[in-house]
Amino acid sequence: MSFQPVGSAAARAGRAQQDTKNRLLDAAERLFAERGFEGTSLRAVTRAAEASVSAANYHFGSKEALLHAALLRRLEPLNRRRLECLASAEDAARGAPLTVEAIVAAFLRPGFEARRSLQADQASDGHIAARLYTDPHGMVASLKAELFGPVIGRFLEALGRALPDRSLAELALGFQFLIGVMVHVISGHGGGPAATAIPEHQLLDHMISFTAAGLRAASHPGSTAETAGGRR
Amino acid sequence: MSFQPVGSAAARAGRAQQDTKNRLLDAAERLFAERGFEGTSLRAVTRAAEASVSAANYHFGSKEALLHAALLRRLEPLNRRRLECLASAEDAARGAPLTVEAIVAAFLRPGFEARRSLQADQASDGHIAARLYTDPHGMVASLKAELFGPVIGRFLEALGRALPDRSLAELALGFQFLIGVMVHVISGHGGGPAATAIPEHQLLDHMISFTAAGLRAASHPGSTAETAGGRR
DNA sequence: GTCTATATGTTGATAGAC
DNA sequence: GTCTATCAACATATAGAC
Repeated sequence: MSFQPVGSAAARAGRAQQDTKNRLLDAAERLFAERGFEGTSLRAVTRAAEASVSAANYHFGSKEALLHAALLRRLEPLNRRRLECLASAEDAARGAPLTVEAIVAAFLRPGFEARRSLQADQASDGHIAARLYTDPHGMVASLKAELFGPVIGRFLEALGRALPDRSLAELALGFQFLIGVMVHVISGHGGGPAATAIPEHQLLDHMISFTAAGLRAASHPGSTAETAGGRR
Repeated sequence: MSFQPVGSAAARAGRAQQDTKNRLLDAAERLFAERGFEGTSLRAVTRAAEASVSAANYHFGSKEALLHAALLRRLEPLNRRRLECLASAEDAARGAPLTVEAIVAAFLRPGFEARRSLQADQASDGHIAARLYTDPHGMVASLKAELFGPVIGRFLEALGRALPDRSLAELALGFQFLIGVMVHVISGHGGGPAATAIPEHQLLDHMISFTAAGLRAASHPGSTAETAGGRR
C-alpha cells in the first residue's frame, strides 16, 4: 500500500522490499497450511523465505498479523469471485430462478480452481483457506466470520429463490453441510482409500451433484431407525 | 491395563493413580479439542488436571502419547459402535439391501450422540475426534487412517449393495463428502449465521437426508456451466 | 506414583548497527 | 529495509527425593 521511490538510487531497495514481503507471504501461506498456525514458528517461515525474523516483524508487526495478511490475500479475491460467478449466472438467467446446481457451482468452482492451480505450482497439499478453516486460533474464526458472512447471506438469498418452499434455517443448515464438504475436499483431507480413483476433472462435478441433491432433499424424520423402505 | 494391589496399604495410592491418569485424559481431551495439539502445552493440561508434568510423562511417556491415548479412548468405542449399528441393521433387514438412509444413520448416529452427551457434560464445544480430524500433526493422520480405514471399507460394502449400479470409486468419494459434513458438524464449526435455528433433535435427521440424497445422486457432467435446466 | 528442581532448547519480539 | 545479537518467557522432558 506504500509507494516506493522511483529514483534509480532506491530502485533496487524498493524491488527488494516488495520481494521480501511477498516471499514471506508465500512461505507463510505454505507452512501455515501444512502445519497450522501454532505448529509453525515464525523462524520456520523466515527461514523458508530466506529472510530474518526482524524483516517479518517489520512488514507485518507480529506472527498473527502475518497469518492475517497471508489468509486475506487468498480469501478476499476468492470470495469476490464467488459473488461475481453468482451475479453473472443470475444475469444470464434473466430473472428466472437459478438451478441449485448453478448456485452451488458458483460457490464451489472458485475454490476448486484455486486448489488446482496450487497443486500445479507448488507441492502444497491443500489451500490455506481450507486448511485453516478449522484452525483453533481465534483470529481465523473472526476473519472467517467477517469474510464469509456476507457471501453466505448472498448465496442463501439465491437458494431461497430456487427452493421457495424451504425455510431459511433449513437452507442455512444445508449450506453449512456444503461448506463441510468443500473444506474437506479443498484442504486435501478427502483423499481416502479408493476416493482418489476419481479423475481430478470430475471431482468438481461430483461435489456439485452431491451437494445440490442434498440441498434439495427434505428431511425425513424417523428415517433414521428404519431398515427397509420404499427407496434403496 | 495394569492391575493395582488390593491390599489396604496401597489402596489409596491405587485409586489416586487411576484418578490422576483419568483426570489427565479428561483435561487433555478438552484442551486438545479446544486449542489443537500444538496450541496446547503439556503444562496447560497438567494444570487443568491438577497434576504435575512428571505425572503425565510417567503415565504416558510424552505429550504425543498423551494425545494418542486421549484420542483412542474416544475413537475406538465410537468406531466399534458404528460397526455394531450397521451389523444390527443388516440383521434386521434379513438379507435385503439396506436403505442408504439406514447405512449413513449407522455411521452418523454414534458420533452425533457422543457430541450430545459431551455438550451436556462439560462446556467443550466439539468432539475431540472431529476437532482433531483436520489437525496437521502426523500422529493424528496415521491414527485416523488406522482406525477409520476398516470401518469405511465395511460401510462401502453395504453401500455397494444398496446402490449396485454405482462404481466403488464413486461411492468412496461420496463417503468422503459425508465425512466432511460429519466432521464439520460434530466439531462445532457448522454453527453458521441462521443454521443454529434448527432444533438440536432435528439435526441428525437433516444430516442423514442430505448425505443420503447426495450419495444417491449421480454426477451430471456439464451441469456446472448451465444456468437454466429442467430442475429448479 | 507424585512431586520439586532442573537441564536444554525454542519461541515471539525488540534494540540497534548499517 | 534488512540484518545480527539479545531478551525474557515458555516449551518438553528428565533426575532424584519422598
